[in-house]
Amino acid sequence: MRGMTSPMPLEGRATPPRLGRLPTRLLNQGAAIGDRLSAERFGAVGGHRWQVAVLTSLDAFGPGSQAELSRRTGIFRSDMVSVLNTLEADGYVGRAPDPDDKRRNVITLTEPGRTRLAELSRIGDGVQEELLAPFDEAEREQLIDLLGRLVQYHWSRERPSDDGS
Amino acid sequence: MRGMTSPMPLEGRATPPRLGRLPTRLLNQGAAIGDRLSAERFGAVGGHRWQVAVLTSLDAFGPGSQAELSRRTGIFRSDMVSVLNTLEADGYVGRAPDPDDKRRNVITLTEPGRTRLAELSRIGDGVQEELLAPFDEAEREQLIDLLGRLVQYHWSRERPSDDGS
DNA sequence: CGTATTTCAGAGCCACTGAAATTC
DNA sequence: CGAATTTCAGTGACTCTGAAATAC
Repeated sequence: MRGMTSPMPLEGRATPPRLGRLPTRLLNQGAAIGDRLSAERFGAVGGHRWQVAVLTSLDAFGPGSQAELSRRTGIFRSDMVSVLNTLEADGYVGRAPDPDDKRRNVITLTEPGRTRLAELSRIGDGVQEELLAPFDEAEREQLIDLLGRLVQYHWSRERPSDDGS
Repeated sequence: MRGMTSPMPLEGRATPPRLGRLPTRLLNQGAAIGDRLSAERFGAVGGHRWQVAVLTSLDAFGPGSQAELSRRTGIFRSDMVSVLNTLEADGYVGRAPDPDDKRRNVITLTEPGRTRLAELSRIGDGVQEELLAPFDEAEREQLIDLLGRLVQYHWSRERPSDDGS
């Protein structure tokens, strides 16, 4: 129920990046562009980019507790709750107490969820295509590789355990 | 007076990026890492990363109106106000009504401001060094180039005028 | 006991909107 | 008149904290 905004017209896009070569700025600006694209495209079908991550994870790795889904997708445990609230309300996931560990919920992908995943995946691909439109295939992989390594590196320094099993 | 937070320890860094290969996610995660680093390092001397952009712009391109500084740095016009409030209160910039156009303020770099710029620049370099630590020189340039082109491309599509003079 | 899970309420930052007052 | 500048108040997204309730 959160994070599904409407188109969001741009008003005063600011800098002709003469000075904007600082990576931190570029990262923020790039993230904002991706956020805007995702919000528009996913919002158009009442979805959200986080839902793709959750559904994809369920599809790829099978059912899991909410904490495990958090670990798999990078969505914060607290935020996962509301993502799952929406997905459950729409019937895209099942959410049942784990009989083996009553602290947990077991989240499962439903059949409608599988269909929804296909739809959202398509949209996700479109977003990626739009976002990376200025790049050729090699450059896309380069960017993803560099960003992945950046995140990886800093995460492993902060929490020297979860280093991408 | 805004945006100077304290260290900000990380708590539950989430995903071992098995699934986190989506560029929008990576962009957000990378931005968050940069934001955290900047806040820590600049905050330690009571500064903010936006101040470097403004002071650098003044140093490189000379005095300008607030709107022009916005265009040069990419900081939003509304946000520029509070950045300049702080810089002016600390004596790092001058802010006087433009005699030639009474709508404008002319922002100038003061001598203390020049000294401050040197200090903040050093810190900015350190942040960049920490952020890009996992990369060699070629990769750093690659990442900055790719991000720059990404931003450039999308901005020019939204506002087909300000294309980085 | 300490640790893990689910959940909520909320903070902080960033990018951005909308509008008022002023001047061109 | 329309357009630009400064300013403020506020929105929404994202990441993340803190703590309570529960169960291991």
